[in-house]
Amino acid sequence: MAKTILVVEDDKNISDLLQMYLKREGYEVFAAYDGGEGVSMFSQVKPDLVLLDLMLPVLDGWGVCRAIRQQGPTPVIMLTAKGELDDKVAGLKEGADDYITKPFEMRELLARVEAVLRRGTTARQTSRRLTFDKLVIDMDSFELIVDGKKLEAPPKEMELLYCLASSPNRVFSRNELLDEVWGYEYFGDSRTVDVHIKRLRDKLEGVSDQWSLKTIWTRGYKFEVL
Amino acid sequence: MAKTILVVEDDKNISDLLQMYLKREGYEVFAAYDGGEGVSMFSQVKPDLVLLDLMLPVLDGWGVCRAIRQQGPTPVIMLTAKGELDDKVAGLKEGADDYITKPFEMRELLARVEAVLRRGTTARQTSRRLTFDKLVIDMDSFELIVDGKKLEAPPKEMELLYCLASSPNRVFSRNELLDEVWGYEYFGDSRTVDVHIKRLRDKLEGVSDQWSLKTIWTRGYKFEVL
DNA sequence: TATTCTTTTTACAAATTGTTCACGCCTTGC
DNA sequence: GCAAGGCGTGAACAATTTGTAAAAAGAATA
Repeated sequence: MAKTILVVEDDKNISDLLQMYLKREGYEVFAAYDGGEGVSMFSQVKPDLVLLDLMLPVLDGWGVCRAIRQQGPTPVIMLTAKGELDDKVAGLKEGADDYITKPFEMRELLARVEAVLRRGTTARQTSRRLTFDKLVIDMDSFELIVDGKKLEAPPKEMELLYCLASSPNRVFSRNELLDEVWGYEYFGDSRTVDVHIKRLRDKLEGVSDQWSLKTIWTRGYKFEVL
Repeated sequence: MAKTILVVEDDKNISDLLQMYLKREGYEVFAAYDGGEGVSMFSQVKPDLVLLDLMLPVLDGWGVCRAIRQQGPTPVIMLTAKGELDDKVAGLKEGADDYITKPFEMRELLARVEAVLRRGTTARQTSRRLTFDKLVIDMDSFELIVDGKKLEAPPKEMELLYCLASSPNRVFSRNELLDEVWGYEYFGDSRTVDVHIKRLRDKLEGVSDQWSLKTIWTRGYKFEVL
């Protein structure tokens, strides 16, 4: 699964350049062009990493960083201009995981991105989060973000969806799903799965054409990704 | 690079528990189950920090501490049982950087571990303060500032809120909260958590729409930040 | 020791979810 | 095209979980 990165940078040239290089590395990239947009996009996208310019309109980098920190342990790399060198310490205190001064070399930046992301998956807890087009399944905060909107879903639905989406395109039989989600000692009607699938479909209907919950006749269900 | 910690503790239950929590925080953990093993493992592993029980077979905590001190400036945190309170001063003189009395709360221990590691050698002082919209949780002065007004809250409520707010949006099960706030040796009814949550909600009701204490059905609670 | 504050337990009401059932439509094989 | 079984769907029920108040127990304080 591709890692997602949010770039918060008001200079369109720099932003475009970053986006291009990051995409070339295989990351999925989102961009915001001021602090406020950065914060709101963060909570919608839940990226794995944030690249954050310090000088921003509306809300500066510190404010954004603080807001992000308040929403979880997502790593942040600060982009600071030369003159702002003194702010380094402050930036790190606000919770940034690393910083890099502009003008930076792409190679250098990409190395740090990779380093922080690697640290993020090892040292910190394994984040139980899956991201698809217009869909975030986050089992840590136990929420579903559909097309940017937070959505509540009962435990069984969450776990069922998480299970299916953990192995995209793989078909799960009803009994497999009962084992994985309900537990191996469950002995109820396997049609129960159908009902939960139906409720998930209602919630996820027409959100994206990139993925869907498909029925495989006499076999089970799968989370299909194109 | 993950920091390494050596746990010298003869009670396997406590040792296992410590190992689990420390690993979850991203540390690399080694364990020794008596004083002699502790010393030899220390020189083999050269950990960044040692958690050292005072009462140990073969060679007691003081002896181990002395031996460690002779090999370098590695910080040591002593684990002392209640009855050994008087030994605290002696322990610190032997070169321990901090001590904590059993039964301790995981949260407290982890805070001290982090503090000692950050300082490199000396103990103390991590600012235990969290700030959100119209809410300050200050565990140093032990006060809650809600919408600019100081508010009194009993210890358990403070710690519960602090625990939840330390990892915003993360869902904590009742048992997790009992472990972290009440301590690992607490065996009361987990519904106790509910009552404290209720009292916190009464205090924090309608203060801000930026955050709230949310219930996740069959899962637990979380401090949600938008 | 008495008093006050905090914490835990208990009991009941309220809310939410999981499951089953029923009915009708759909797919498949003959 | 028909029969048989699989699937979608809506509604109802039951079981479990949680909110809440109040009493009991325990700690801290004067």
